[in-house]
Amino acid sequence: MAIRYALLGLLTKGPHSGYDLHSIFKTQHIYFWNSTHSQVYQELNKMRDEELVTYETIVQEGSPNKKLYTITHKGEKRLIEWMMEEAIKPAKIKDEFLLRVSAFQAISVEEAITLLERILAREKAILAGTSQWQLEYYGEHTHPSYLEIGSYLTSEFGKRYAKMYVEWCEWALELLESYRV
Amino acid sequence: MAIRYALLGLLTKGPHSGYDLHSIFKTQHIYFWNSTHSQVYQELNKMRDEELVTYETIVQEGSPNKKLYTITHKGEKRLIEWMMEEAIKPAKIKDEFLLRVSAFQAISVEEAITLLERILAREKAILAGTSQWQLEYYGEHTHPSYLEIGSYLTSEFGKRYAKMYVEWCEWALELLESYRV
DNA sequence: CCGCCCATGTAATAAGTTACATGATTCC
DNA sequence: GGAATCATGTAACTTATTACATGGGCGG
Repeated sequence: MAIRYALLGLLTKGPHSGYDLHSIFKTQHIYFWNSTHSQVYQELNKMRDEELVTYETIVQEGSPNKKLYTITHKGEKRLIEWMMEEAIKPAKIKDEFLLRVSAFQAISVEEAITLLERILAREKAILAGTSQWQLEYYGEHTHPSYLEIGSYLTSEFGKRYAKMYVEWCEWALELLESYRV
Repeated sequence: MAIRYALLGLLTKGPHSGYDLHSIFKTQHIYFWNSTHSQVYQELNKMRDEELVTYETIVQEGSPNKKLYTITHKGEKRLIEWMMEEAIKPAKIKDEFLLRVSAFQAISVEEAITLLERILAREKAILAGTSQWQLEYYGEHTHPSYLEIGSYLTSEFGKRYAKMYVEWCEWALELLESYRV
């Protein structure tokens, strides 16, 4: 039920197609939500039925026609109601890698180190990508317009998350080394 | 399909009941997975059918009887196979609060600050809880036995995650203050 | 006496993923 | 010629959540 608020939130910044919206989840400058294209298209159709969004078909040459979705007044009202709700559910995280880490006692130190090194490389790449993206998008601006405040705050969160992950990996590798032989 | 590996991982540290296993998810010294009791009980039954776990009924007085589950050789083999798989899926995070943050442009600065302050308080409490738990559980030990390595590494991750969250909240509040008036 | 902890389960519903389906364009 | 991008959708399936169900013990 919350996927719709993710979509409505993105639509407050302007009209987007389903493809655009899914791309935002996929290309990850979003660290706090994820989805698949099929879910996005289905939710958009439901929201159109409930009049939370409207769309306009854009005829394109060279690429397929697309539907540009716009949030309605009703949709905006619904979003804000949800944002102001008392209860905020705790984050749900499913991190397969940390799940493997939590069972490291079942494998050898050497195997554990190999796994950690793989993830360290991955997280370093993610950190570099996010920092690069933030720089390109906001430049030296450390004070974006209020319209951008949401994505600015969360992109900084993403950067900090990636940095924390890298530092934790390095710390964990050092600790694991001490169990070797 | 991954919930089973979470359970198998926990069972490598010794026998547990379904209730125990769910409590570990619920009382949060786990920052990388979550589940509900109904899913835990159902998955344990499935794994018993596939002979990945066995159980023994413990008759108790004063409290209801319980089933103590133990991982089988087959279960351990299956877990290790999974741990060593090449592909590691990226983490899936669903954080309702960050979702609200990402739509801050739809509400006023004052309302945004109120929301952030609420979360800052919550995250501070979580950080305090985790640090306290880690201290009680591991004491001054910064080098636990290899059997504990999995939960030690991930509890440290949890602490760092909570710390990062608190620091980000404080940074975000400061930035938001500058948009006031 | 009310609510929480212990302890386990099933049924119904919702949410999310993967596979199936199509098709032009562009880059290597 | 093959893969990736743009663009949308449906069908089948798996996973996850919520509600329903039971019941004794214990503390305030």
